[in-house]
Amino acid sequence: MIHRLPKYMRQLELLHQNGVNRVSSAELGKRMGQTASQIRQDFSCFGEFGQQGYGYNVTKLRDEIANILGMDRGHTAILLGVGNIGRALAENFCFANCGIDLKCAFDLNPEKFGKNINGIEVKGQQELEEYLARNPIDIAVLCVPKTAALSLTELLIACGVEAFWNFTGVDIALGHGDILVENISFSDSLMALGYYLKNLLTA
Amino acid sequence: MIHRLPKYMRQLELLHQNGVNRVSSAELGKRMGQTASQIRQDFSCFGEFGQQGYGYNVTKLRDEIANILGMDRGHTAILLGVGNIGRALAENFCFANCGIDLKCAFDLNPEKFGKNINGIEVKGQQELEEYLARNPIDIAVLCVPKTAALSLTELLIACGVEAFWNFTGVDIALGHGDILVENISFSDSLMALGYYLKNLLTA
DNA sequence: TAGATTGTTAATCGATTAACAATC
DNA sequence: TAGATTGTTAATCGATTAACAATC
Repeated sequence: MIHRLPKYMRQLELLHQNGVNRVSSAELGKRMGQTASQIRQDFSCFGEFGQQGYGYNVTKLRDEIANILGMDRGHTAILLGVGNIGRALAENFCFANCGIDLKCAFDLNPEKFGKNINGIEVKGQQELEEYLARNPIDIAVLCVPKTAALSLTELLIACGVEAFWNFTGVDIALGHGDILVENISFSDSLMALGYYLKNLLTA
Repeated sequence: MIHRLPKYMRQLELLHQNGVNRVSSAELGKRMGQTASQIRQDFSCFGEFGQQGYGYNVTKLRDEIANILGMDRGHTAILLGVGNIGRALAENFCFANCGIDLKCAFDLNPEKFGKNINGIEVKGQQELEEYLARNPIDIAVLCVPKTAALSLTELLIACGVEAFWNFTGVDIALGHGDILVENISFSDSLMALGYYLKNLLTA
């Protein structure tokens, strides 16, 4: 269910930008392709944000969800591995929009040390432990090659990192019951699309 | 459930590389953090791939799953939008490993026309309709800005594209009931991690 | 044959949907 | 007040897990 919260956020922000002040669960459901029931059920897990006969105030609801998502917490992150995808994230992705403060990046390649990507400094990986000892970090963004994924994860756990945004395609959560992991696996997603093409359209 | 199939593939490939020939649902479940029951249930949807008292032959099962995922179909794809993420995909991501044949890319910026990224030619977007009329394409990889997402999707649908690998963060599926969409939304995923940090660790 | 392990049926669990009293 | 719409309880649906006969 949690994965629907960001979608609600996005839709509410859109409504707000279009000058809409209030929305009912029925309207929101229609826009998002869900039942009104599910929307009310989802929100009621966290509180009573609506009003009978009126619906929900768009900005109020958006702010409540932002709060639920911890966007005001100032969670901090570091980026591990400034390869193609790591660089694309640092250059292009707005961590601040998700309420995350990306502090710096680490890489093994000395040619990249000291470089500045969109305001993010690239440090040498040998500085990692010392850095984490001084600067507590909430989230590690893993963009290293598969071969480095597991050992780096263990090092980061040992340094106190508890949450991982994992682009490596390796199942780092296994055997580490107490960490939080969100996986972005391009190949899993694309393979699923291949499945749909073969099995849903030929039907 | 379909989203577990690529993970099975990956795990079986790993076992194969380690020289393992057979695996039971219990072993596989232990490795992947699932019940043996679920694994047997999943596979039995598609056929009888195991043998009582023995388990599953690793390579046979892997090949069966590859087949289910349509990896031998030679599905074709084009990439729309050669910005940061589009370039990272073209340069770095192995479409062939997912059984997808990436044919070429399209962009609006004339400076990019004719460029070759990892063997992928960048064409001008004005050539898109003509290209699709001559070359039927299964999958559109959408890496364009949010503002272009919806209109481009409609153009592509009109040109006969039925499957979308969607990196835009826009819900393109709404109102187009008959297309297949796999979304990769960085911000949705990162926001979910923010939620976990706030709500699961403080508990 | 005895042991192991499947495929499948039945039981359980959780998530979605429907219904409706409460109330703005 | 009448109409609209919430929050919540109950019903339904689907997915996961447990159990076990079949059989390699």
